[in-house]
Amino acid sequence: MLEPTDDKSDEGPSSTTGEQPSAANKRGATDRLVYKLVKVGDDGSVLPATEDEVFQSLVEGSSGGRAPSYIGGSDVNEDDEDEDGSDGSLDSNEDDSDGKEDPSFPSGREDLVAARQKLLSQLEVVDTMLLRVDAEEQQRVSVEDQIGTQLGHESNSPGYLNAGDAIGDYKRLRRPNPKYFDSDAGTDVVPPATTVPMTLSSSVGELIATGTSPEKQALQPSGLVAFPRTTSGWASQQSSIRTAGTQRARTVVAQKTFARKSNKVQVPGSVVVPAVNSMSNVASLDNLSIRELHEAFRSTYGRDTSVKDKHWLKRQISTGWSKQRDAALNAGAHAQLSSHIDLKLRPEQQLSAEQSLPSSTAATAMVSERDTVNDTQEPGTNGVGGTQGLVTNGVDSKQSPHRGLPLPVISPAEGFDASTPGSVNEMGSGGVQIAIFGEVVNTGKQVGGKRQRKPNRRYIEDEGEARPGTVLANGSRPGPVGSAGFGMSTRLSWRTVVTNGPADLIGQSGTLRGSTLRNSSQTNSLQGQRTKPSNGSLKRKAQGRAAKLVKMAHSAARAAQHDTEGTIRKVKFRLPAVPGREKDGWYELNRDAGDQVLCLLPVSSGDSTDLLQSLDSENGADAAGEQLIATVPTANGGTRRKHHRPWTLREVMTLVEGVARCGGGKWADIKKLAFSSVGYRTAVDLKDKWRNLLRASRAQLYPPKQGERKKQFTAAIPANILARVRELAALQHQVPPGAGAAGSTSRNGRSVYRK
DNA sequence: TTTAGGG
DNA sequence: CCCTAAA
Repeated sequence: MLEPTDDKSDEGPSSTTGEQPSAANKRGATDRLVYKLVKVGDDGSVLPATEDEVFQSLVEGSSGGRAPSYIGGSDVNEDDEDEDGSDGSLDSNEDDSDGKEDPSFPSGREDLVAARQKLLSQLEVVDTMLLRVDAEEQQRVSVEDQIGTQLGHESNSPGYLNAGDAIGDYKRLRRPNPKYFDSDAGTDVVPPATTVPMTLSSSVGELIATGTSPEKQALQPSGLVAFPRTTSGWASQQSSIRTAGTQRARTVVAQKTFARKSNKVQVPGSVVVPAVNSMSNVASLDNLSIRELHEAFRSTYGRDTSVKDKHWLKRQISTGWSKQRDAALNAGAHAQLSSHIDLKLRPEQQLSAEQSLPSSTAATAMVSERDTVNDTQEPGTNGVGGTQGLVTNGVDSKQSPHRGLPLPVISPAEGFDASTPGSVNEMGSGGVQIAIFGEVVNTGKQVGGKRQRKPNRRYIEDEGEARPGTVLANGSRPGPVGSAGFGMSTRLSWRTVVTNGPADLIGQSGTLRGSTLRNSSQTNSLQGQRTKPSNGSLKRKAQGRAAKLVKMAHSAARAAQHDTEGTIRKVKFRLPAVPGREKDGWYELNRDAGDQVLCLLPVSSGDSTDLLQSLDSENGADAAGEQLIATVPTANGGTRRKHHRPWTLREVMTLVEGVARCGGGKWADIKKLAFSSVGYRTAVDLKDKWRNLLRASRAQLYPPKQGERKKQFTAAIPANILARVRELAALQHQVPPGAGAAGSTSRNGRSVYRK
C-alpha cells in the first residue's frame, strides 16, 4: 500500500489534480487504497486552495497550477476525514496493537478489502479498548493538570500569543479524543499532552504505543514524564523553551539547519530527523529576529515574504515546518495510520461510505479542539458523527464548495485559551500542550499523505450574504466609541457612498483607493516614491484609471478565489488585561474581500475580553502578501520592493475604532488588538494610515475647489468615517483636523498637511 | 521596541 | 510605503 500511495502522492503534484481524483474514484472499490489515493491526490492536487495547501504547494514546489479547482472540495473533505481517522486510528492501533492488520494492508491492495472486513469486525473490540484507554487518559490528564499547575510557567504574554507561538512548535500531535474536549474545557488541555507522546513516537519512527500499555501511562505521574520517554528530543525541546535564553544561539543554529533540510523533508526517508529538528526549531522561533524569521520563511517556503509581522511569520514558519514534518511523518508511517484511520473513523460507513466519500463527504471530523467544533452540518456527516461522537464539519468551508453556508463559530486555539482562562495561565506544560493542540488543528495539510487542515480558527463566509450575521454583531456591539453611526448601518451607507466614486473598488473588494495599484508599478515604481507631487500626481492620475481597471480585475479574481474558499476566519483571542483600559470588543478585520466589520461582543465583563481577529488575511497575506508593486531604488543602490496593499474599508474602520479605543499613538496596541492576525499592516502602517486619514478628513472640510480635483481617494472614504476621524483627532487632541480645533493646528500641522 | 516624521 | 531618528 505504502508504495502505491507514496507514488501517488508524488505524482499528485506533477500530474493534474483532476486526474487523481478520478482515478481514485475508479478504484473506489478498494476502500483503503482508494482512500489513501484520494487523500494523497488531494494533498497534492487540491491543497492549493487552502492556506495550507498553498503552502504545501509552495513547499513542494509543485506548482502552481492548481488553483481554484473545486476538486478540493471533495478531496478536502476526505482529508478531514483522514485526519480524524488518523487520530482515532492511532489510538486504536496502539491500543489494539493490531500490528497484524497493518501488515496485511501493505501486502496487497486486494487484501485490503479482506483486511478491512476483518478490521471492522475487530472494530468494536478496538473501540472498547479505546474507551478504556480514554478513561485512563483522563486520569492521566487530571494528573497532568495538577502537574501543570504546579509547574507554573512563565507564560507571559497574552494567552493568544503564546498559543500561537507554541502552536507552531508542536504540530503533529495526535488529536485528543473529541469527547473529552467537548465535555470540558478544563480537562481539554490535558488530552493533548497525552497525545503528544504518541505523535512523537510516530514521528520518530518507532511506534510506541502509549495506548498499548495503558497501565503504563496511568502509572506515569504526568504527561511530562511521558515525553522524555517518547523522544529525548522532545524533552530537550521543552527545556529549551523554558530556558530559551540560554540555548538561544544554539537553537537558532539548529533551526537554520533544519530549515534547509526542511525543504527536502518531504522525502520519505528522512522523516525522523527532520521531525525532531523541527521541534527544536520551532521552539527557537521565538528568539529569532525578524531578519532571521524572514530567512527561515524563505527556507521553509522557498520564497520571500514581505510581511514584517513577527507573530505572523512565526506562525507561518511553524506551520510550514509542521507540515513538512507531517509529510515526512506520513511518509514513514502513514501506511499504518491510514489503515487505522479508516477503521476507526467509520467502521460501518466505511464500506458504504467510502464510495460516497469522494463526492460528498462531509465529514470531517476533525476533532475539535475542545470547543471547537464547528459544525456546519452537512448531510452526509451525520453518520460519522454518530460513530465518533463528534462530528466537526469541515473546518473548512473549503470542503464544501458551498459558500452559502454560514459557518458557525469554531473556537480557535486562541479561543481555547480564552475559554479556559484560569487553566491556561497556570499550566506551564499545559500551555505548551494546548498550543500544540491548537497547532495541530491549524496545520493545514500535509504533504505526504496526510491531510490536515488548518483551521483551527473558524471560517466565516465573506460573502455579503454572510454579512447579516455580522451586521447583527455590529448592531449589538457596544458603542463605546460612540461611533453611533458606524454599526451595520454604516456599512450599508458606506457601500452606497462608495458606489459613487470608485465604487467598484470598494464594493466587494473593499479597497479604498484606486490611485495606487499594484500594477501601476514598475514604471511607476521607480518614479513612484521619488516622483514629486506635481509630476507624480499627474502621472498617477493618468495611470490611475488603467490601474483601477487592473486592480478591479484583480480584486475580482481574488474575491472569486476567496469565494471558492468562501470563508473567513475569525479568531477570538484573549486579550491581555490592560490595566488602564478595558476593551470590550473589537471589530474584526476580515479579508480584503469583505467590507464588513465584525464585532465581538465582550464575553466577560472582567479583565479579560475577547476579540475577534481576522486570520484569513494571513492566508491571503502570504500568498497575496507577496504582491509587490514596485521596486524602489534604495540609496545604496539596491532596489527595494515596495508593496502596496490598499487599505480596505474594513481595515480603515477597524483602525478608526482602534484609535477610538486605544487612542491615537497607541499603534502597537491597536496592532495587537485588531490587526494581530493581519501580518502586513504594522503599527507603523497603522500610524501612516491614520495620518493619511487625518489629512483626508481635513481635506474634506475644505471642499475641494472645483477646479482642483482633490485626490480621488477622498471620495473613497466615506464622509462619516472622515468625520469620525476628525472627531477623534479633535478629541484626542491629536492633530486637529480642522481648522479650529486646536491652536496647534494652525501652525505646523496645517501647513504641512496642506499640500 | 515603539513612535513620530520625512521622503 | 519605507526609513530613520528619538524616546
